[in-house]
Amino acid sequence: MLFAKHFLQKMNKEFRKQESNTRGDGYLPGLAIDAVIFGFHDHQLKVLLLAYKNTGLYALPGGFIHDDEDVNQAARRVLLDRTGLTNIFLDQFYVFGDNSRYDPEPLKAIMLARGYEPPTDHWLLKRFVSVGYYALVDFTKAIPTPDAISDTCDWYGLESLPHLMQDHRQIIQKALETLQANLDQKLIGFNLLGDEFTMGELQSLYETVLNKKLIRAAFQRKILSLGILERVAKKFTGGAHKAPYLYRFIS
Amino acid sequence: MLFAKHFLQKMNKEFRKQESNTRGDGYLPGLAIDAVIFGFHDHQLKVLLLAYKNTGLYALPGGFIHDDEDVNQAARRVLLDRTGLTNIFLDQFYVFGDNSRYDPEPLKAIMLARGYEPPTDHWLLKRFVSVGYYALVDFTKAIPTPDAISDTCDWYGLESLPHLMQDHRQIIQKALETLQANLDQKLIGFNLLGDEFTMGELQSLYETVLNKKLIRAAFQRKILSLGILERVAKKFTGGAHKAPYLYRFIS
DNA sequence: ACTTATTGTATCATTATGTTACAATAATAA
DNA sequence: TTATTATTGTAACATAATGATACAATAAGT
Repeated sequence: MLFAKHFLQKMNKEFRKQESNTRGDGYLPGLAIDAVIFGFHDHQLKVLLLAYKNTGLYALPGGFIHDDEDVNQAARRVLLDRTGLTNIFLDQFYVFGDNSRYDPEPLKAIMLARGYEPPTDHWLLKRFVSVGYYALVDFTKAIPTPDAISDTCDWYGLESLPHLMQDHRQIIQKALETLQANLDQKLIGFNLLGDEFTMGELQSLYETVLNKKLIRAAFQRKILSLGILERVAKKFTGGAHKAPYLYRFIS
Repeated sequence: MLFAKHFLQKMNKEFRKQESNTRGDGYLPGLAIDAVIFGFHDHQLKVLLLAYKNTGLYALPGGFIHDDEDVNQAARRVLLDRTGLTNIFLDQFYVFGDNSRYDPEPLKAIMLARGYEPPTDHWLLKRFVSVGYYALVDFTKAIPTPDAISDTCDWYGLESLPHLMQDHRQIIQKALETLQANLDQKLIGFNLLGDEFTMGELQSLYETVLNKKLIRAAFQRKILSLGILERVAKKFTGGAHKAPYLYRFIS
């Protein structure tokens, strides 16, 4: 609890720095990061969203890049700050750089709501190009943590997203398409599950991501033939049926 | 000829604008585009490279983004300026944003060689993040055209690249990996050929890109089964053998 | 007219995937 | 204790995709 308080104070301080520093010294100008952080729970794909204070706006976790920081590293920092996780699958998927995205109003509203009146040439009100990242995390391990300017940080099912700021809904859509395209080739699905899982859970994950039914026998045969799973033990679920095996992803 | 001269003067004017405008007004700060433009000729994959004046440096075609321009549109502009082509396959593949890329020396050398001594805080000497694009063009239709600060613009085989500026070789490598990964799924290979081509040419292209031999009968059967090719006419090549059919890509 | 190299396609072999079936079994109910 | 139930793991067969081989067709050179 004390830790959390310290953390929030630190976060708040970070934004105050960005806010009062009207020229944006110490940050790469005009470049931001947006992270689509996927989790899997209750047979649903979820994404982590922030609710911004006093504005009724929802947004993807994001941030800016320190002027001596790798862009990829900045994305890892955002991921760590919002979930507490490191060593997570994280990859770029698209740069959102249309001029039509430019809209200073949301951030202006947020700053005004904080009691700060920014000059019109404030760096945060200029045009930003955003690098989109997607991350796959273990839903049970992530600790959703709001940033300085948001009230809440929580999971939302892809089917029931709230109204999102700017083009964040399209960003999520494009991230989902990337995930679907890469699921088979790169074998990244396991990042959405815990260390141990049943074949049924894995199939449910695949069906959810790809949004289509898969044939149980063929799925199991295919996955096992890849030689990337290790059978661990039986799982006694409490269901009125044979207990499934637990598997672990190897190599 | 007159047209080419006009064009070069216009190009030169553009760079003079970027050079003398030490704050970079009118451009997005710290963001650039690098384009890996692939062509296919003589059973080889080639990329378009610029040789920079007086420096012995070779580099990928690139450019900056006007402050009211879409990033993707800026990439199309670069592609048009270097090849004269529009309506070309062009896609983002990666953002190169490591801090270790930062090296103002090459551009400084270029400006000095032009007889211009930039101030140390000149915008072109600051850190840049680069959005990588790859394009697939018809080798015979492209007209390689140098920009204001380069002597030549020419095709170089992937196996015999000259010494490249900064991390441009890694950028080409990553572009090639993206092309290989997308060749089958997105059916983009046809963009590297002319309007009409033989099955042998198409197979040679696939073998070159994927860097492996393919089985002729299986390749032909597979490609034809996709229903994306239309048989046009016979091609009388002058070879001492049966004349192959010409195909055209449809839909 | 004969030779040569290449093309288009047929045929069979092998591998991968779709489909059905069934024994094994953990929890529940009788 | 024993039957019931739902689910799992895998075998078995059917169908589809791909690999491998063969061969007739044929432009152009000899």
